[in-house]
Amino acid sequence: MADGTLYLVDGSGYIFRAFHALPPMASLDGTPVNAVFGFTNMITKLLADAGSDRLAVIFDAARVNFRNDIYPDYKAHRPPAPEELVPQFALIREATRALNVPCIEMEGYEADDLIAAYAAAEIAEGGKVVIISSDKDLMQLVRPGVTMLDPMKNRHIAEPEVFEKFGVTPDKVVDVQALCGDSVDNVPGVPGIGPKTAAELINLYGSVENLLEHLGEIKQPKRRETLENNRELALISKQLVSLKADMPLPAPLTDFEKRMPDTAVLRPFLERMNFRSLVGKVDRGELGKTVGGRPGSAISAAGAPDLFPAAVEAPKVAAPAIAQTYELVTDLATLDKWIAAAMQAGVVAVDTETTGLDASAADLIGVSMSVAPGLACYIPLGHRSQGGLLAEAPPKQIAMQEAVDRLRPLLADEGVLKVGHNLKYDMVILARHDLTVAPYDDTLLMSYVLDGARNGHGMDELSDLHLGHKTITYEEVCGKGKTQISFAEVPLDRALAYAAEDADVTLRLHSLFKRRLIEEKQVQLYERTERPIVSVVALMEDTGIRVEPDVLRRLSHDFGTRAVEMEKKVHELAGRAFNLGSPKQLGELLFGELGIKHGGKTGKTDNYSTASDVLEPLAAEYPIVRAVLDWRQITKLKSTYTDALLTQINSRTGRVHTSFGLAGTSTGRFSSSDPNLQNIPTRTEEGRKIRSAFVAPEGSKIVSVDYSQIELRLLAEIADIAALKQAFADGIDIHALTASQVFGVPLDQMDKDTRRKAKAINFGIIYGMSAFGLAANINVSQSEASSFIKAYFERYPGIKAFMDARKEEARTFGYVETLFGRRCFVPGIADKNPARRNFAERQAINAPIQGTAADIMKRALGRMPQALAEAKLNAKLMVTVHDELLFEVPEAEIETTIAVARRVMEGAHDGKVSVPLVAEAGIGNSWAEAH
DNA sequence: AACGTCACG
DNA sequence: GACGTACGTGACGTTT
Repeated sequence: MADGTLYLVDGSGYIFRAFHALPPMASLDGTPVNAVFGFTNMITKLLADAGSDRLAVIFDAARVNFRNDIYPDYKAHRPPAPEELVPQFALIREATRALNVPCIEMEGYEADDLIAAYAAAEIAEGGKVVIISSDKDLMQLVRPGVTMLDPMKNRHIAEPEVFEKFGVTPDKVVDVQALCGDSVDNVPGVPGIGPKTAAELINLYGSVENLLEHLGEIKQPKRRETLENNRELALISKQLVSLKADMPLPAPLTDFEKRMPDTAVLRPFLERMNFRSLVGKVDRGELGKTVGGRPGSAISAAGAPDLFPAAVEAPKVAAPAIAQTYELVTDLATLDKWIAAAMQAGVVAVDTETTGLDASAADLIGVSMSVAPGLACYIPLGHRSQGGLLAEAPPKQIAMQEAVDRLRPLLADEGVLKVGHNLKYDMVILARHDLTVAPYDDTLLMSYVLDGARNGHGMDELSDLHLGHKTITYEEVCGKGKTQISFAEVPLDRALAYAAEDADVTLRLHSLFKRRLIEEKQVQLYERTERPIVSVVALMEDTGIRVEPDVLRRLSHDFGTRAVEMEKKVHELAGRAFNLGSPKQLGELLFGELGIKHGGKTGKTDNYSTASDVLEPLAAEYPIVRAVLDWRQITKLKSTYTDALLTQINSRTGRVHTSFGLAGTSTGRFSSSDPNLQNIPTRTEEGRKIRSAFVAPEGSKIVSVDYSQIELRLLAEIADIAALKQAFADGIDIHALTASQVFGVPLDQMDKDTRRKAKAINFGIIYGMSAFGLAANINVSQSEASSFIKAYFERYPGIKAFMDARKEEARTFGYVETLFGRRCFVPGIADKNPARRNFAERQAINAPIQGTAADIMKRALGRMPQALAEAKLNAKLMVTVHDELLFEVPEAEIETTIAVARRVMEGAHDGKVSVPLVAEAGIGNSWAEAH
């Protein structure tokens, strides 16, 4: 059968070596690709080499395999792959497919095992094998007909080279390795026996087993004793290092005939990777061929039957209507087929269906997956029978646990990119089934990075907008209002149509957005700032924060009785009863009946304004106004906080789980809802009592770490104001400095009120203030405010230049950019209406500052879990409030946690900010104490 | 659903 | 000189 040498490439081994050996390189979008380049180059040479007739690349399918069953710590000390390497795992598989080379991997086996199996099969056929690898673990395979080739040094490895390395012939390599162990793979070996001694012993006794039988003959007493005491370890080690060649071959040897890559597939890939020399080769006809070699053929070579021959070519046809091939998965064989298809595709869109919108309370009902455009499946897992009392039998579906166990390796496979739309939600759901998702892309965040506030990012909207396809809506499937049913009650055919379509659309959007991110130079922002936070925030939401219901109940009661008293008092002072909660009635009473001079009317309804900034100046003179404001404060606290939070405590966890909005704001900030934990009171004494209900469990404390004046620091940086930058570098009180500059008061004679006004000016600058606004804020005349602003601009002329530049930027591009390249769209910047235009201009001034602060917080957040894990800390992230992170920390770890958190936060700008960023920490039993 | 108000950074 | 008056959020109660 064999008609020439078989080349087996150790893809997994190669990628690590190439990564460390080659200088950094980047693709068009900035993704590191040095290992991908080395790989592509090497395969290219093999394809050109007339001596190689058959070729396959073999990868590790997952980290955990049968060796972990024998010895749980196997490869346990492996550090996580470097950040620059991670994206290259998927790309190297993409490269293999683009090169039209069979790509082999198999769940539960390492690449080395598969190589051993194929080498054995080929030798049995009488053929010859060259293993492209320098991995010493593969040297045991060297024998007549099997050699190795070190791809980096271009050095052949045959029996003499193996003997040089191990001091034994290849057939005894496993015995030597078993004795001396391997610190890299965490193979224990026998303590105190190194490579030299091991070789000596094995050359004497032939094998580990024979050595153990003849321990009595060992002369050195110490050596004899350790061998005696570590018999088991030696035998286990031998099992660990012995390659397992007896699995069924995922693809027959005959599939490995060398084929030339299709230039229509290869060239775009090389272009994207920015491998110009190779593109040149293609163009000169030295690489690939333009006809035949259909791109999907690698899929069939990888072992599974060619599942969907038509669909693989579907994307080439630009049909406006979406062809849909959707399959319901109700048995394990079909599920396995789809999992295999996902593995081979290297990218799969995933979507979960649940009982509700609140991820912390919803249950999993089903999972949909899409592996190619138009090709998707739905796996029902928690569907119930229909028809209420006269229920039929529940529909046939795979048992939850079985499906979950099948999906686990796929979702965790580092070579398969999982794509979701709002994956944070799915991650929270899946986490409760012990499922982790990595690596991943999120089309919600891709869309957000690309289009910000220009459009919404719901899937229905995006499908219509970008694909011209109207999706089935949730309402169409489940109904709405009172008659709405749970997804668990949806008939399976309807569920399939809806759920599979969601996965399908997600995958299509993904390829579209991926291209746009590259073209619009937003890849860095997406990959470094946005994408990493998805799993972190999912974990935060899942963690939640403990809230003490008794504290809230006490406060609710207290606020309630006081509100009743205050309302009574207001009614007495008014001389009649009315609805105090109605601004309309209140305004008519105060400014109509009682004749108090009013501050102004509200915008649309032409009512008197009763807002607190209108009422506050009147409170000293009119007791009723004071009473109204007091009542307002107390009822606000009760209805919005103490009452509402009580209903939000999750009965399963006893904690409150907010939902963070990752793609809603115009500046890049998060939002928080259901409940909003970003506006828990802190400014007043009464309000702060609510924070005392947020507590840490016994043995832990709440730690709050927040950025000190980050927006002012970023203003100094972005507007490049030397004096302000210097002040921050020197640690000078920035508000006092502004006071001395604007009001001429020397720093050492600063009084509190002057400083307070200066602080308002500093904040006003960030918001693009007017003299009117400043005057209202610090209670001075408009002309005084005007002169303060004038003085400020004279002292810091760069500020004015910065503001003008941002307005100009917004007019030219329609958006302003943060330091990290986030685009904040500013609608209305060219509006004819000056009010709307002025508003847009203020947004243009504020957005780069607020947005850059948000970028920095996101980067800190994205790195925090790993930083904590590396320091072996158990602190849990719970909440982020724009410039603050809240942790729950075991008491013994508080100091170290604070040090790590501060280091990560202060360094999150990655050198992009020259002004020092400072993070400060507070500790307490409750959020009130920690803040 | 829109509005006014008010809690936070 | 017009226009309205400090940026970004979410939740509640009232009114339409």
